[in-house]
Amino acid sequence: MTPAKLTSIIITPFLHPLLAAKSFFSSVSLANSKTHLLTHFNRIVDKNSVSSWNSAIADLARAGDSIEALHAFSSMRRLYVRPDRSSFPCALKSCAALGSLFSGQQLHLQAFILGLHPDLFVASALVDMYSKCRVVDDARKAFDDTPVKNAVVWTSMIVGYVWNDAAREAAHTFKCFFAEVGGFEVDYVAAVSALSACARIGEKKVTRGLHGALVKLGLEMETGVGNTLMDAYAKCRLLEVARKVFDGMSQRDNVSWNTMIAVYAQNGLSAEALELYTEMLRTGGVLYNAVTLSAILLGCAHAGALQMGKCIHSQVIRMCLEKDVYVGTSVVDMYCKCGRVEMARKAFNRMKDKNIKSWSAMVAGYGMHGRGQEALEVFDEMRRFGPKPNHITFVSVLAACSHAGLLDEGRHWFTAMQEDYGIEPEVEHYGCMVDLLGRGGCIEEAYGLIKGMRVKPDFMVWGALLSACRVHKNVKLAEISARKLFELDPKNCGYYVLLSNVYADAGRWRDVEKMRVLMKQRKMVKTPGYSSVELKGRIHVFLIGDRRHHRHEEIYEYLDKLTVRMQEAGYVPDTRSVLHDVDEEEKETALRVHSEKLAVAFAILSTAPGTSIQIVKNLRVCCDCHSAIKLIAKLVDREIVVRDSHRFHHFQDGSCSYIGHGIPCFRSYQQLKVHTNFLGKKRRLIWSWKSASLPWWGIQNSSKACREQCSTVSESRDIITLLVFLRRRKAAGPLKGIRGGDSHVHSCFLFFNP
DNA sequence: CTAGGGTTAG
Repeated sequence: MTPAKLTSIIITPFLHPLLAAKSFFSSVSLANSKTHLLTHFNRIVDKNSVSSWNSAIADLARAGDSIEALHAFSSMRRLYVRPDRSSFPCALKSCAALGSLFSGQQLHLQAFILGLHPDLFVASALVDMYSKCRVVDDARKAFDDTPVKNAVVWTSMIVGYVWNDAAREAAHTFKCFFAEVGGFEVDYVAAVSALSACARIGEKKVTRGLHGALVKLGLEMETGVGNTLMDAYAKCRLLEVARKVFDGMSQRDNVSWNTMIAVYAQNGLSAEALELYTEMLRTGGVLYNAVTLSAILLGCAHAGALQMGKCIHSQVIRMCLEKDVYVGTSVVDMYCKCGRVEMARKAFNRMKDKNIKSWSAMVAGYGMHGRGQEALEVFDEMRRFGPKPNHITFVSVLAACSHAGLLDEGRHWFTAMQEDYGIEPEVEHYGCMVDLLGRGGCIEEAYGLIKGMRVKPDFMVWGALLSACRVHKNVKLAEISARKLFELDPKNCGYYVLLSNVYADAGRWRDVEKMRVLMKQRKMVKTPGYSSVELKGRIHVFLIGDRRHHRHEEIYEYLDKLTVRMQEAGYVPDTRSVLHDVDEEEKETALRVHSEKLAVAFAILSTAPGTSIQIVKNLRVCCDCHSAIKLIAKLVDREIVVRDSHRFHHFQDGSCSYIGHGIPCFRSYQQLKVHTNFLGKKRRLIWSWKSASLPWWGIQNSSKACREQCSTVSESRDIITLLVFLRRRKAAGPLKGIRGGDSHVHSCFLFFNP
C-alpha cells in the first residue's frame, strides 16, 4: 500500500455504510473555531486533547452506542488528533459489537502505523474484535503478533475460539497458556473461559481434568468459576456433580441459582427446578431476574404445570419483562406445552420484538396441537413480516404438517426449503418427512427418502418409519427399521414392543413369542410409564397400578364406578394396547390401572365440576386409554387434555383431535432417562410444594393482561380454588386483599425489580 | 486520567 493511500485512509478512516448516518460529530471540523464541545452525557470535550476524546469514546461505547463511538473516533482523526493506546480498545470494542470487520481492519491498520499493536490493551481488543467478526484466523494472527502476552490476551483468544465454535481449539489454547506460565497468572476469568469451552465439548474427562487444575490453583472458590463449573458438569451429563459444586459454593449469586435451576429444567427435572426456585426465594437472599423466570417457565412447560406457569407469567408482566424476547418466547412455549395454544397466541401477539425462535415456537406450538393450517398461517406471516426462516423453523413447519397430516404442504416445503432458502435438510427434517409420508401411507416413498439421505439416519427417522409400518401393517419394512433401531438405541425397549405389535397384527404369533424371549435375553428394562397432574401447586405422579398416593383407595373406587358407567355406555376394553405397552404377567390388571386413567380419576375427584383437566404422560397414550378417556370426558362433561410424548390429545364432547401416530414433539431421550433414574431411585413420587407461598402470590393480583388471558370460566375458577387453598395454608394473607386491588397485598408482594 | 478478557436463558 502506498503512503499516499495510507494517509487518505487515516484521515478519512471510515467509509463504512454504518457510518453514513448523521451524527452529532458530523459537524465537528477544523473550520469550527470552538475549542470545546458539549457531547452526549454532558461531557465537555477539549477538541485538541486525546484523553478528552478517549473519555467521550469510552462513554459512548459503554452506553452501547457503538456507531456514535466510531463517529467520535472519526471526528478526532479529522482534527488530526493522534490517537494513543487508550483510544483503540473502546473503538475496537464498538466494531466488535457491530460486527463491522471493515472498520475494525482500518483501526488495526492505524494502530499498526502508530506502532501500538503490540500494546497489551490494543492487542487483546484486536483479538476480540476479529473473533467477534467471525474471522478467527486473523484473531490468531493478531494474537501471534503480540510478543509479550498476558492473561487478558490469552483469555481473549480462548473466548475467540469458543465464539467461533472451536471449543477444542480453545481448550488447547488454555493448555498452552497454562504450560507457558506454569499456572501463575491464570486468573479466574481465564478459568471461566476455559470452563465454558469444556461445557461446549461436553466430555467428562476434560471437565474433570480442568477442575483438578483449578483446585490446585485455588480458583475453585470463586463464584464465577463455580457457576461455570456447574454448567460444564451439567453439559457432561453429570447433574449430581453439578449439584455438589452448587452445594459446596461458599458464595452464590443469582447466576449460580439461575444456572442450577436451568440445569434441572433443561434435563426434565422440573420438580427439582421449581423446588430450587422456592428455595432461592426463601433463603437465597438474591434477586431473581429474567433468566430465572425463563428457566422456570421451561420447567413448567416440561411438567405441563399450567397454573404455576400462569403465576410466573403474571410475575413476568409485573416485572415488565414481557418485552424481553427470551422471556416472551418462554411464555409462548410454556402455554403451548401446557395445552393452551390460544393463550400462547395471545402472548405471542403481545410481544413487540419477535426473533426467529419466537416465531418457530409459535409454529411448533400449533403443530404439536395438530393445527397444521394455523401453523402454516403463522409461518406465512413470518415470511412476510418476520426474520428469514432457518433450519429450526423448517423443523417446526414440517413437524406441523406431519402432525396434521398435510401431505402436499409438507412435500412442498421440504422442496422449497432446499430450493428457495438454500437449507440442506438435516436429520430432523428427514425425521419429519418420513413421519409425514409414512403416516400418509407412502411407506415405500419414505423408505426411498431414507436410502437417499446424505446424513446418517438416526433413531427418530427409523422410529418414524417403524411407527408407520405398524399403522399400515408393513412387516417387511418394520423388520428392517427395527433392526436398525436395535443398533442405534439398544437400551430402548419400545421398538421391541412395536415390532411385536406388528407381528401380532399380522397373526405371526411365533415371532411375537420370539420377541418376548429376545427382550428377556437382552435384559431389556422398560421405561416406566407415568402420568402426572398438577393440582394446587403440587405435581402428583402416578405409575401403573400405583398405590402410593395417599388417596389411592378413593381413586380406585371412583375408577371402578367410572368403568361401570363406561361399560353401560358401550365401552369395550381394547386389548391391542396390552400388547403395546405391557408384559404378559401384568396383563390382567394393566388395562384398568394405566397411569393416565389413575391421573384422570384423581383429577376429576379433586377439581370442581366443569374444570378442565391437564395430564402429562411420559410415553405414548395407548389405544385403550385413548378411547376410555374420550368416553370419560363425555360422561363427566369435562375437557381433558392429555399430553404424551408425541402430541396433544384434546378430549371434548366425546371426540378427540388426535390423528394417528407421529414423531415425538417432546423428544429427548436424555430427559426420559433422567426421569427413570428419578423414579428408580425411589425419590418422592408425589412431589409436594414445600413452600407454596411466595411464587404463588403472583396470581392474586394477576395483572390485567394476565387476567384477560385467563378469560374462560374454568380458568378463573382455577385461580379461585387456588386462592382458597392458599388461604387455608395461611400462605396467602388476607382474602380481601386477594379479591380487590387492595394495596396491602401489593405491599406484600416480594417483587424485585432488578 | 482514560482502556482489554468471563459465567446463566429459548
